[in-house]
Amino acid sequence: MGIAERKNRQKQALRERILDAARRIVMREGFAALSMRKIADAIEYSPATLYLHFESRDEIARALCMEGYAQLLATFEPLVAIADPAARLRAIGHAYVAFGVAHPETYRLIFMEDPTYTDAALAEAADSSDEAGDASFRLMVESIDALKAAGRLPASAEGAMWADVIWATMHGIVALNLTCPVFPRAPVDALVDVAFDGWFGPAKAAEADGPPVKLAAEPEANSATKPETQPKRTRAGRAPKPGPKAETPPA
Amino acid sequence: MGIAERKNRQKQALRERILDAARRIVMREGFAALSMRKIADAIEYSPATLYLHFESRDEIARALCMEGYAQLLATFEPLVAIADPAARLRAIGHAYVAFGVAHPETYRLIFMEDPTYTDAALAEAADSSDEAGDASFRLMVESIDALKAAGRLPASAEGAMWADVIWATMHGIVALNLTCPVFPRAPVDALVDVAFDGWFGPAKAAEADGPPVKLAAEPEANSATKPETQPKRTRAGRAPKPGPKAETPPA
DNA sequence: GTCTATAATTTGATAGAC
DNA sequence: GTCTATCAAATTATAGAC
Repeated sequence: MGIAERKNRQKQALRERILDAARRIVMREGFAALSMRKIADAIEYSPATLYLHFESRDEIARALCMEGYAQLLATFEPLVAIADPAARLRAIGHAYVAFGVAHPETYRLIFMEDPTYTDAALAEAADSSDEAGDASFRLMVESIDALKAAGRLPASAEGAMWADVIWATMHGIVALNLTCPVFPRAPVDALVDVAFDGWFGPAKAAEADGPPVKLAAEPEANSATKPETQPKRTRAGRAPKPGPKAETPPA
Repeated sequence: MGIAERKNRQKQALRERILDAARRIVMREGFAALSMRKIADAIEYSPATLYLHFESRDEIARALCMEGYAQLLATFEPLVAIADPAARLRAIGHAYVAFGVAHPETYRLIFMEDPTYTDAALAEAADSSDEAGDASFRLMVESIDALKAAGRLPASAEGAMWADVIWATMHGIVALNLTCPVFPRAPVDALVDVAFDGWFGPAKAAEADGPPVKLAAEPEANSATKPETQPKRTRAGRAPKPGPKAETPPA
């Protein structure tokens, strides 16, 4: 059955090329500028061919969301090694915000565009591996429970509620960074630290879990700068020309 | 000059009708569904007439943003009466989230759609009155400074940074509520309280400013329910029919 | 599998008659 | 001031030839 397999590989390969092209368009011009024609042009196929691999533009968008979300989760993976739960949570927060700032249009597509897209991204993570997706949420809740056990967080609220609050805060920092020109007045990383400092004290050792651990400065995430100018969001009809670049090349 | 004035009034009146119709469309079908034709149909004028009052669809959108933002700020006004700064801040947070949950599409238009829209909304507030807009931000910063003076908030961070963090958290709660199907796992008001409890202790009296003051339960904001189904966001071409209603009628 | 051609819409905005 | 008529795109998606 070598022939069938080769055909399958080729089909997969084209699928990847389609997604690659789509990803590039979204990153450079924003999701609103993503059209089947543009993708087709980019990969030098006819628009009709795309429909052999994807049912619709929406399905392509959902695939991009799943990819992007997986990429975000991958960012958290090294952070499980951080022993102190407070430092771990803080590092997750920094990584989350760094991702959003580094990939504004991708982030927007996943979390700010359409509920069904967000759903698709989250569902994939919960489905496929049981590991990546759920594990990262569990990582948060476990960190939170550890903090409560250590008396560094009020035990009154559920762990899941704390997870939601922390998520909302990180999302708010990223989202306002993307849509509000006057935000933030300070580097985003500083805001993250203010939030966490307020919740469970300034970054320093825990005293319940083990020996004091210095807060690991987040690995690669030091993007304190605002993203490049963002593409103007448009609809149909008389459309302005594609905006300037944004978002660093594929990771 | 009575005639000129009457004409002016008529012109203003039509302008208002246009905005009213636009607002209703946005609330019911989302901003993506707002088109000049639909507005024209709704007020029973021709599309061309709209351009006598507004330069473009964008200008209408910006006008809606300014209106909506003013409405949001108006929500804060009664809260200046709350003496305890912690309770005041908390009430502002609840009011903000309540507004976002009650007017999802309006909120989305102002804060989640296009940076230039957000800009327009914020600029209006800063321009026109020097009171409404800036005052509400000052109200936050002053509350924060009072808290720091009372030792209930770490003095390490700038007041403006705290304002940004609180804003981001409230925005994150509203925004995730609009885009993430699995959020929140608890009522939004509970999340707001968890955040504030974590920052400056559970809702109760302050001990530096004056006699103990009970936290005033937020006035009208008890909207813990999720907004109605949201309209599917679309573009041009083969469009699905308008979605179900959302957002309660004009306030 | 792939392409050509095109259907079926929808859009924002304007010219020019009245 | 207002309308009719229309321009000039741009879209998703499909039918059918090859």
